[in-house]
Amino acid sequence: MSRAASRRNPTRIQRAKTEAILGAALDVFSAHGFRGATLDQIAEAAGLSKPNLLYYFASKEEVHRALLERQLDDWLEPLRRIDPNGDPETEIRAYVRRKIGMARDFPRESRLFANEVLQGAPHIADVLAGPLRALVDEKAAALRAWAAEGRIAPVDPRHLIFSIWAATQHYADFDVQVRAVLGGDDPARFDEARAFLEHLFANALRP
Amino acid sequence: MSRAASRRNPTRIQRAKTEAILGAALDVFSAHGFRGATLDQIAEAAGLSKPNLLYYFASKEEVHRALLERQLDDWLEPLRRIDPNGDPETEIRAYVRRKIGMARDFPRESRLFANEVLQGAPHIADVLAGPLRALVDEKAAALRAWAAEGRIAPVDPRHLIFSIWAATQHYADFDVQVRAVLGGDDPARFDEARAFLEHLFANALRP
DNA sequence: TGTCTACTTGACCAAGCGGTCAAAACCGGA
DNA sequence: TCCGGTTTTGACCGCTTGGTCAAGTAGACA
Repeated sequence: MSRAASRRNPTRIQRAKTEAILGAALDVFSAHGFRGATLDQIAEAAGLSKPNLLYYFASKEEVHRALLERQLDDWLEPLRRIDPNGDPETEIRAYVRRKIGMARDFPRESRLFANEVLQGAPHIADVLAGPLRALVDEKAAALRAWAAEGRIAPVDPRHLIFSIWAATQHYADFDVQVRAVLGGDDPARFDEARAFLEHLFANALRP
Repeated sequence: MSRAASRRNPTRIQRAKTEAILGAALDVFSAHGFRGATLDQIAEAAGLSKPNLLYYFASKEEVHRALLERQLDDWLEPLRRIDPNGDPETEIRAYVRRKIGMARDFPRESRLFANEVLQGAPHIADVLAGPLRALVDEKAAALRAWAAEGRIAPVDPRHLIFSIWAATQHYADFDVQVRAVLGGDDPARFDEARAFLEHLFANALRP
């Protein structure tokens, strides 16, 4: 068996190397997109040679696929944590906080998915139409129930979710633009954004 | 003079060809990003040969630059049209409508800029820090004046503008995801989005 | 009609790219 | 110490890509 990645019991070396590769790949893919990234860049960032990288992953696509797969669950976790039994305003404020926190702490992950979706999501189309859609539908039902009980304003819950995604991820995906407009890169922008967005969504949703 | 693009009085042919090239470039660059686009794709879409394309534009970068430049004014027009002397809620609702309309009618332009900014805005960094920032500052001052007069809630106007950008452009830039989640591509999604976003921003800003 | 210029093209080039391969180096266990 | 498998690498390949160039074709205008 020559292809390390397909082993059942990876050795310590294999785990360390694949980890290094995926870490480097996150850097490179998020910064340049799939097409713009090169195996040489990833290999160098990971501290090994290109053939060596290809010993662990069969192809560039394979690295990309593995990376997206590994990040997906973490990426959707904030939405998953919305509690249908919680207080609507508290839950939505907390969701906004979690998302703006991810934009601050995991901008590379955000840009990785932004690049992928912008290019038409060629590698995760099935995820969008499957698990993602199911999760959104589930949470949308909860929001609709809140609306039916008169606990939030009667808005389209799916567009509400889109807005929260868009407004929060904006601070990661379009960071250069945000910094250019604000002038400088004072990290306080994330707190300002959090305050504004909490206000925006809480106020708009009060019944 | 061999380089057509640098002529002062472009002939009919020159105008038609450069127009065709920029139109094709908008298609290709918006779909694949700068790095992902190829001159052959653009040339074929424009209906001419690659060397012929390079007769009109000196390089791939030059095509991209000209394209961005030509689109920039139109792209910022909706923001420019916010009237400091108008009624706050009316103005903001109208701005949201204009922006969601652009996402519906000019998704390629939106994705062109999204790609550029996502890659770190290497070709328009000066525009962001210059004209864009100036325009935002100008409109932010108007919004701040409204807030001082108690006509809208006292929010950070720049983050308000970011939110409107993000929430509206989302429907162009992440269209695949939106369609996957909503299921199908019913154009009614733009009307739903417009209704939701008008509600969102109008309600949140009422003093 | 001829002539000058604008336009167009096929053939070509060098660099960069993803990927292959055979051989070498490494390493744990007997 | 030798042995078998794992890991690493330099050299290489074929393809794509941005860009060049010399030679040709087509228009404008006298």
